[in-house]
Amino acid sequence: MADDPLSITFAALADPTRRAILARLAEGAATVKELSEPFAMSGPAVSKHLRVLERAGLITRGRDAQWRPCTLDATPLREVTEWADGFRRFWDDSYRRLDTYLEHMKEKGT
Amino acid sequence: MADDPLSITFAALADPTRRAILARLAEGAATVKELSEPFAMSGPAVSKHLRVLERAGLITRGRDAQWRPCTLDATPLREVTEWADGFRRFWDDSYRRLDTYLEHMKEKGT
DNA sequence: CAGTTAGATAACCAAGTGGTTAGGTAGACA
DNA sequence: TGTCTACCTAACCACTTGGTTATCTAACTG
Repeated sequence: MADDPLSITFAALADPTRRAILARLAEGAATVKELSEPFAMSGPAVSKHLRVLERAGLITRGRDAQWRPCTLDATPLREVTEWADGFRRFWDDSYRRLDTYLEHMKEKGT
Repeated sequence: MADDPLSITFAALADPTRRAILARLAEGAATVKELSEPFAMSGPAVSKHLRVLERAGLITRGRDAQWRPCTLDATPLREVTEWADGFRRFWDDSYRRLDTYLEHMKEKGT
């Protein structure tokens, strides 16, 4: 996998388990055990997913006795939306209309 | 890799070469040759990237004699922004303020 | 016809992914 | 002390990914 930040973020999001974990963390911090519960997979498997999310900067892990609470850090998602927004004119009708309007103005200006 | 649409889209975007191809196609359709030029990699490698993008529904491929022009189809990107928008309150200050305001109102209501 | 160009396919390789089981560590508690 | 809980690491597996070279088809061009 490519190692630039945006690629790492996209790769981390390319898994429904990891997206579900982020959705859960949007409601507040949780322990690894709590995050594992909804999934029919072993602890180490969840642990690996958490490491991927941590490497992408999407979560941070603290320490509280034998628990390792995970917290959401959504700032990489801002980069994701900013990147995708560069293509908004290809699907958003209002942007598309603005686009043709600007094109029209440019033609008149020449 | 997971085979749900959103995962396929995210996985397709998790590569700088493929994102660069999409950026190029935002300026208009292009042949495989034209798309290959900026990259120091073989034709088959680009061909594979295009297949990934096609599978994700991000491009469509036509036919014109011996050329196979690629066209951008950004609609999967709308799903991406819509998903990420669910987390906007974690990074957007104005949303964060609205959030605390609503929380405040809810408390008063109880 | 032969030759060239655009592009896809096949076979291969090294590295990564997503899962497993087994075993280890750190803290709470009797 | 011993035991339980929470979590991690290590080793392994099947499969995928991103690249290569070699080979093939399809269409234009002389």
